[in-house]
Amino acid sequence: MELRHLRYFIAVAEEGHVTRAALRLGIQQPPLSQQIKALERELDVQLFRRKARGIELTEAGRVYFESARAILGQLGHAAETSRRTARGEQGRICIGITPTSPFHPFLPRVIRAFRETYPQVSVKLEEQLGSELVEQLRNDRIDAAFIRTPVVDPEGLNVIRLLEEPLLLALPQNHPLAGRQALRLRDLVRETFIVYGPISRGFHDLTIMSCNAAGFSPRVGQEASRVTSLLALVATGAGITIVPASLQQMHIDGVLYRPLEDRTQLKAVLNLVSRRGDSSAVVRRFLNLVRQAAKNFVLDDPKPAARLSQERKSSNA
Amino acid sequence: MELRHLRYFIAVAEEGHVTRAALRLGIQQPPLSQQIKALERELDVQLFRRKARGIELTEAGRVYFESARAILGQLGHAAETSRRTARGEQGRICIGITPTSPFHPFLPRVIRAFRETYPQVSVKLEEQLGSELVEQLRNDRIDAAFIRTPVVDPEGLNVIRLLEEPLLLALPQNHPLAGRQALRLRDLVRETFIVYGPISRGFHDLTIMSCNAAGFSPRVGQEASRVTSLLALVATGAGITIVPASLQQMHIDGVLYRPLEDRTQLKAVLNLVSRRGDSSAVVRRFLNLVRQAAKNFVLDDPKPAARLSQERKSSNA
DNA sequence: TAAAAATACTCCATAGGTATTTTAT
DNA sequence: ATAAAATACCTATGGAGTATTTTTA
Repeated sequence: MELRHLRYFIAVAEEGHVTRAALRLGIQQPPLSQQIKALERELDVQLFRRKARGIELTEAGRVYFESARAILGQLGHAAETSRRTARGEQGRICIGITPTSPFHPFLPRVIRAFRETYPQVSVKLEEQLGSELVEQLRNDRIDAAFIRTPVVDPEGLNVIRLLEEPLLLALPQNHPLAGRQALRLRDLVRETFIVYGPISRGFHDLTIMSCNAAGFSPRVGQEASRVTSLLALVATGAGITIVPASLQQMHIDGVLYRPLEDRTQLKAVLNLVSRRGDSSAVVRRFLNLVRQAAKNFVLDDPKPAARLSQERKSSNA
Repeated sequence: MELRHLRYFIAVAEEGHVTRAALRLGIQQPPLSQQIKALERELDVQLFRRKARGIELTEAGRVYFESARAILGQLGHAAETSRRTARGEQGRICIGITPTSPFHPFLPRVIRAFRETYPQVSVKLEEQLGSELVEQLRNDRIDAAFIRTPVVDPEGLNVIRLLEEPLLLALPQNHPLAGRQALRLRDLVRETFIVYGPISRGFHDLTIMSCNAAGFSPRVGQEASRVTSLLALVATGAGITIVPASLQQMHIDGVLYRPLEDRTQLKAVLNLVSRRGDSSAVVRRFLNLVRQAAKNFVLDDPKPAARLSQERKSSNA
């Protein structure tokens, strides 16, 4: 059986007249009669009752007619859906984020802009450590990831450096250095540091890297597995730590933030990682949008991502 | 586009390999490649990504694949449903009944048996006066009807005499004739009769027909439009009436039933009326089942209709 | 009898086959 | 270098056209 049979069948059923249906289909009556008959033979069902003036559906024919119309409709719908998917206007995307990423204003903004630009794309977020995200990218479990740390083995991956931000020193309110507005790393040689962990597979904590860059090895007091507990430890006076500037968003009682004024100061970077040669149109659209948004991003601007979407109201997500 | 394209597409998508798919389809690889390409061209969507070893679905292709499989499945299902409809195992039937029909034990039994034999057929009942039912049969609003009165104009209709039952006299408890166990119509010449109405278009009430047959015209007191009000009027002493024996089922306080012992006694008949040449297989099955059930029907048998169904438990519906 | 569907046949468009080339790893 | 898909070209099945017969109200 072929779709031709369905199309012909529908035409004949609707016209109730083989000759008229043939006219409508742009063919002659005899081949149309033949095709209808072939369909009846194949289905082993009498679809029409032949009358002197025209032809009419049997009960079984009526039943088949309803289905046939629905099926042709679905076929058209399937094609349209497929085309939309190819254009990246429909589909799914799973985005990996590291635990500290959401504190940077850029991330919520850009994801919101994407949602608004492609409302038919369902966006899923997956929060994991950077090294985990790289693993998941390779296993096709996620499609893109915002990662702060440099990717250890970028083979087959595409890393785009989106943004960088200064580092801040986080120290307890009652710390001896709390009175000074500007600090340098050298001032911290004798301090106890709290580091963000677990430090795994080539991942170097921001604090350790910064101190190494300043020429000394920090004395590590404790490790914290979550950003909140990291800062909570700082608040209790257990030590100090270095965090990306966007972490200031977390107002934790008893924690002060101070800029680091070293000339060779390290920056915290935000990378966008994706599979090299990912064929998904949705992912391509996402990467383009994020790249553009990063280019236009200004911290002071309250809603830079809004430029890319049709958004009008201003409320903070 | 043709179904061939869908079938080929599904095979290639499932195999992930044009050559293997061609083998499975029993054709050669080049024509298969061509058909796939033709499909992509027609849909204007890239369905596959060509790899060194085989071929794999793009995202848009995956979307289309899901739909294509579903559509082929539905096509098979539609054929099956249509065949079942043709065999009368699936569909709808609307059965007309007169207000007094349900009191005859045969009717609920046979409808129940039909429901159990053809559970996929949905049965609808339409209660109307006999003349209305004939009208509705002609307008295709119902498919069959149980009618007691003879059909006035049976043109184009099929009337089957299913059953007949004796007539009973219904009279008030305190009636002078209440003491006698057996009565003849002649005894009732002076009585006031209540008739079931409205008497319309050639319909003659059972009571009037019976009296006419006995050689006299009954004195008609009141008319009742419902069986219940007919018997209620009898109970109040407004008169007497003649009813089919099955009406005994209605136990109404103050109403007594007495057999009529006239030799030339009329019978109340139950007819099954349908459209002559109705093509519906469901209707054909229904008519056959009812005919058979009527042939086997015995009043004393508690469940004669059960013979026709696979029923086991015995409970009265 | 007349209108419409079915049958008989003929033809050609295109699905499918064969041989070969191109592509991607 | 090799496996597999794409291209080129040819063949032949079957869908569509023309002429005619059969059916049904």
